[in-house]
Amino acid sequence: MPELPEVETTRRGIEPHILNRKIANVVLRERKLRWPVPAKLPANLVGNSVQSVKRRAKYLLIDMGNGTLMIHLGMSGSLRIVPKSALPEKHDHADFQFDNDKILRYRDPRKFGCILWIAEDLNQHPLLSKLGPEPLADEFDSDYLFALSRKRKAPIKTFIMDGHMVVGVGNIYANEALFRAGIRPTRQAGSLSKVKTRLLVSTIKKVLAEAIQVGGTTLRDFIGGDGEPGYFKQSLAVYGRAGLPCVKCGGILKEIRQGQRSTVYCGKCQR
DNA sequence: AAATCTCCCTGTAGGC
DNA sequence: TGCCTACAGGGAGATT
Repeated sequence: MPELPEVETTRRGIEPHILNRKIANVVLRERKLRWPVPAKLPANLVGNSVQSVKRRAKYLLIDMGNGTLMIHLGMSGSLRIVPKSALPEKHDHADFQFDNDKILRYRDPRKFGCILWIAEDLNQHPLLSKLGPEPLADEFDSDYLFALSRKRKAPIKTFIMDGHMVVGVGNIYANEALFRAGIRPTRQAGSLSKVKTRLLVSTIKKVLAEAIQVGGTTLRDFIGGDGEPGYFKQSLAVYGRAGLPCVKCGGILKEIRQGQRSTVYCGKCQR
């Protein structure tokens, strides 16, 4: 599923194909996503050129000059560049056809993603205005997280997955970062020492940066690729490994549920 | 304010 | 083999 590294990989993959390119046509086959795709979207887009391709949290932000095309991949979405001749398949909900005979094609089987148009100031938009800092930005440091977490009783895993605190830390990377940092996911956020907080912050950054690096490998054959991350799976130490031995101590990994999400951890290595 | 719950959706896996 | 059900999950919005 697309986590922050996959969204960033997607951004880097599509940017060279669409930057400064003019949109010639837009086809919407399914408008019922997380929120309805605006019917006026084609009118906003056709004839305009892509000014920039950015990312905020897991939102892709395509600046069209007269507004911004905002796309979220949900948990099953993908964006790919395909030739104009490529026939749409099941779940290919939207095509953005460019003047170079390439199509930016959106697919999302579970329809948890969204395609929206933002005409006003991006920073004022309700989906973006309350987001925490980017995990890889300097702004996200141990002083910030330590101050924010004081007196907070929520489990640390839930806390770092909350987009108000820091964006882009999904279930997979929250599990992995907490394992690598040796922190039990159920611990109250406010109970972490300054030292542990520093370790957690640096570990989150490291895990995400590593995953983006691996995504970069996928990037090269992005056009022909199937859109699946694949590569980082082999470096997962806990996610999806419940009941299997811990890679550090050999103990059996436990699985619990926190906030409707599965958590896997080592009861011995994570305290 | 903070914490928790609900819901959107379909492919996949497991049971029989 | 095929049908049926449970489940996964990002994250906004509602509820406690």
